[in-house]
Amino acid sequence: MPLRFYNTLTSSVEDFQPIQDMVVRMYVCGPTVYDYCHMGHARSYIVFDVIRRFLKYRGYNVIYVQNFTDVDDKILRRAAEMNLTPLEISRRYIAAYFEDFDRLNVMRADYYPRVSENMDSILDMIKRLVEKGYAYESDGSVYFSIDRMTEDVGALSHQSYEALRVGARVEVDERKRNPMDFVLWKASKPGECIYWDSPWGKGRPGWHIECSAMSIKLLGEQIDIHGGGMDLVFPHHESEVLQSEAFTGKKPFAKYWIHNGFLLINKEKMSKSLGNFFLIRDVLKQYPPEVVRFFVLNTNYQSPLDYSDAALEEAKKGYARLQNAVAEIQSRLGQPDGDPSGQDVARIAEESRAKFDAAMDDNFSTREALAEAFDFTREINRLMSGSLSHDELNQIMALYAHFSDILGIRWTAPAGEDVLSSELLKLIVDIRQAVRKKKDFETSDLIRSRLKDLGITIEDTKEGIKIKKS
RNA sequence: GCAGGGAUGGCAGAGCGGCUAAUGCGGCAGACUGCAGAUCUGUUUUUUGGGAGUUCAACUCUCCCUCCCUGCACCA
Repeated sequence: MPLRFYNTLTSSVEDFQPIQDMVVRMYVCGPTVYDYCHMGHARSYIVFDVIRRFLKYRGYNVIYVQNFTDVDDKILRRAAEMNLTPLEISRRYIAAYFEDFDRLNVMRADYYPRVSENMDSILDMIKRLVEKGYAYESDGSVYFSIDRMTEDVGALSHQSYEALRVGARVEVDERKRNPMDFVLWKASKPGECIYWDSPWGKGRPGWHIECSAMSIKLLGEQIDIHGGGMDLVFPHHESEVLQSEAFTGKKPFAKYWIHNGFLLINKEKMSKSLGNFFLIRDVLKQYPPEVVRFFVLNTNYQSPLDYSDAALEEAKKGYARLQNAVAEIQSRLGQPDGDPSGQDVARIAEESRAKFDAAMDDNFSTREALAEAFDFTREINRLMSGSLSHDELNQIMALYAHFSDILGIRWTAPAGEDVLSSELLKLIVDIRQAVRKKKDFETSDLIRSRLKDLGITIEDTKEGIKIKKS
C-alpha cells in the first residue's frame, strides 16, 4: 500500500505523489520567536519531524525548511519591555528554540530562513504583486487585493468568499479597499525601532508574505508539502496560497497541506491569554524528552491532544514498558551468547516491521504504529522467558532501532553522567548485595527505597541487579 | 450564522460492512519473587451518544436529534 495522508486542500486522504520523483520539498511554518516555545510548538514540530523521518525512510530526498518569524508586533513589544532590540530578542529565543528541540530529538531542518535576512525576496515579491495588479499601496502600507481572487478564496478553509465576507468580524480598516484584503507591507509607526526601506517608505513585512517569499526562494514556485498547526489554515495559509499563486501564476502553491491538531490543557484549548500554557523547558524538568515524544505520538496528529499530569504519567509508563524490553535485550547482549530460541525470530520481527510501516503509510498513524511496537514487545517479553542467541537479540534490537529512527524516541538516555556518581552508585548497590546475602532485608529494602526517592530504581532479577534511572 | 472535526469498554484512544472491538493505563486473580519491581497468563469488555432507515449482516453506510470541540483576518 502506498503512502497516503490527509490533504487539507482536498479534505481527503490521498496517495502521495511528489511533483518531482523522489524529491520532497517541505515547508513548515515556524515559531514567532518572542518567547520560549510551549508544548503546542513541541507537538507541531515533533509531528512534522516524524513525517519527515518517515518520508526519508521511504526513500525520498526531503528538503525541509522551517522559518523563524523574527520581525513581528509581539517581538517589538517584547523588545520594548526588555529594553533590547527586536533582533536581540529573536536571536535569544532562536537559541532557546534549538536548545529545546535538540533535547526533544527533533532533527535540524535543512534551512531556517528568517524574515530579517530575506527582506530582498519579500520586497521583490510585494513589488511584483503590485505590478501585476494584485496589491496596492495605501498610506505607506501595501495590501493584497482580494477582488481578483474571490474565486480562489477559501480553497483551504473550504469556505466561500461570501461566507467569509459575512463572517468577517474584523473592524473595517479605512485603508483597505475590501475588508478582506490583508497587509503585505506595514508602514512604520512613529517610534518603531526596526524597519526597512521600501518603494512605499519605511516599514516591515506583514505576517503572511514571509512564508511565501522564503518558500519560493528556497524550494521553488511549487512545493510538495506545506505544514503547520490547524490554527494557521485560516487566514495564514489561505493568504499564502492567494499571494503565491497570484505571484507565480502557478497552481497549486503547495500540493499537499498537512495540519496538526491542537494541544489542550485539561480539556481546554491552550492559549497564552488563558495563561494555561506550558513551556517545553518546564515540562522537560519533570519528564524526559522521550516521554514527551511518546506522549505526543501516542495520539494521531490531527486529533486534539490533551495535556494533563495523568496523560504524561501514562506516557511515562507506556514508554517504560518499551524501554524495559530494550534494556533487557541490551543487558543480554552484554552477557555470553545463549542458545537460539527455536522460534523464527527473523520472521516475527519482519512481520512486525511491516505492520509498523503500514500504520505509518496510513496517514502517519503513529498511535497505530506504537500499538504495533507494544504487540511486538509482548511477543519479545514472552520469548525472553527463555533463551535467545545474540544473533536473535540483534534482529530484535534492529527493529527497536527502526522504531526509534522513525518516531525519534530513543531507548537510552544520552550519556552525560559523571564518573564519580556512577561509581558511588555501584558501591551502594554492592553493599546492598552484601547485606542481602546475609538476609538483612531490612537494610537492603531501606537502601532500595532511599535510592528510589532519588529516582533510581533497583530491581532484583534472576540475571542480577538492574538499575534504572528516571 | 457559515465551515470543519468529534461522541467507542473504569480512563486514554484505534479500527473495520461480517472474523476475539486494537493498543496503553488502571482494577482484580494467578505464575515468578525473601519482599518489591519487571514480565507473562486470565479477567474487567457481547459493547461502540439517542432515534429511524439501508443490508442476510452496522460500531462501521444514509437521515434526523442531542451534546462537545475548533476556525471565521495576523495564536503551532
